[in-house]
Amino acid sequence: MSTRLLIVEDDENLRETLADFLELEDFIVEQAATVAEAKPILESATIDLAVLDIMLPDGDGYELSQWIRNQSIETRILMLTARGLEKDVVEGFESGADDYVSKPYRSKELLMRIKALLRRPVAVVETNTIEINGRTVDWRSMTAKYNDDELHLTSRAFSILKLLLEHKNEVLSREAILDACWGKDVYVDNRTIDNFISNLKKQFDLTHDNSYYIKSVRGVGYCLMNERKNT
Amino acid sequence: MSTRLLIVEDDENLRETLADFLELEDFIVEQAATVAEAKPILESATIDLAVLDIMLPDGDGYELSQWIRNQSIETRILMLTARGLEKDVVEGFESGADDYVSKPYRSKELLMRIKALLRRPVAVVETNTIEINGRTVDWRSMTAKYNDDELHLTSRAFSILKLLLEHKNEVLSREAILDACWGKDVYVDNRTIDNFISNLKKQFDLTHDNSYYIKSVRGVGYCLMNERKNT
DNA sequence: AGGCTTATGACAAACCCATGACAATTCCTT
DNA sequence: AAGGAATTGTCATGGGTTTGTCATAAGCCT
Repeated sequence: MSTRLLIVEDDENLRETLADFLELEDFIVEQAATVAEAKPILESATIDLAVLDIMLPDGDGYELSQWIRNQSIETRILMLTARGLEKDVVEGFESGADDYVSKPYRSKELLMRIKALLRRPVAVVETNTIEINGRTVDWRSMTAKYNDDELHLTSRAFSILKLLLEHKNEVLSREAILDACWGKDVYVDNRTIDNFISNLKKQFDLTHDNSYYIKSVRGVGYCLMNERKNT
Repeated sequence: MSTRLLIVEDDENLRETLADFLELEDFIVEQAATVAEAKPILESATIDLAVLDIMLPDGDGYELSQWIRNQSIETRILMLTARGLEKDVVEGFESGADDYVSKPYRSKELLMRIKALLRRPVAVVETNTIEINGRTVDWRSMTAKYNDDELHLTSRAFSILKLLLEHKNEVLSREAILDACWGKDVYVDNRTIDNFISNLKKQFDLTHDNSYYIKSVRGVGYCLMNERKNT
């Protein structure tokens, strides 16, 4: 797993020195001297971290940083610049930078800052939890909680609950539930489902005066209702 | 959504000043003057970012930072300290910090750095050692200790423990565990896994009344549970 | 061979969950 | 509107499956 860095800096001497140093640390280093050169490299979406100088021949680092964020390009941004006044630093962060280092930089410190940024995920973590009548359901760990006490749900109960949620506000016949949660060629009494539904109702309080509730449709099956409330 | 910060700093004057400043920015600010005071607050797992001083009456910020990472407490760490030599900065990052600011700090810059850290998800740090229910596991040396006596763990036990940790709070089927720890084309009885799990449970006391515990999911597999906050 | 790791078998314990029973509800017929 | 039939809610239970754990055999590396 190789990590790709991009250095945007117009002073060739400085850029090469830094690139050499970082390559020794096993990074793959791309280089750009201008904003125009940098953009296509960033658009290739393979850069894990970009080191930006402020003053560039055809623009400045703040604009480039903002451009990166506006494009939703997923990369970390470290500003490396001679301007160390507080207002410069603040402007750097405001343009979307993750870190700001003033020149002359101390190479070991810069390396540590780069590594610290790379430790942090770029993407936002997706949530695997859903809330039903105040209970929190976590599909990954197959747990459900109501104010810190765990509800007891078996894997079959989970699969039924999931099916109902995937088809909320839609009536599901007992046959459909059986097919989906037990399998097509399994021979089980329909009444078994009623027990699971009863259990779910009890644990999640799926009664009519809650925002989620289960409606039973006589002769057909069940329907998980979710009325959205007026806000 | 309120963001909670923790300031660990023994100089009361400085701490209060910083706290007031950050409260004006709508953060909820907790305070601690010592390592001993800080730990229980961090363990409550509600701190989004901790500002650590280095010199504390009963320890130092580096140790506290390492402790946070070893405990797998999910928080960002910003070191704020009078020691600005490069080796101090490097040591700060090596102990797991996400940012390092030297005193005297510039308040607007500090604020921007705090916000920059909060913009991103919490860092994933691979530490050499991790703590599970009071046992210390060292991945490099493949050893585990409980108050100075070594636990006996075989390499296969280690690989299963590691897999469970990498997927904590996620149910792993026996097949998935086999594929990951034995290999795709190895045919081993599923019950073998149960024995290793049983052994791990015994050695690490992975019972339900501990912060780490193994949940068995009937018909599916196992899940290493570890309390975490909902985001 | 010998020590250590790992796989398997065996047995008890725990746990689902499918089913039946009965009460409660709904629907339909009259 | 009332009675009856069908359907659903829910509890209790037994059987069968799955899991916890110990004991033992099979590999495996020196």
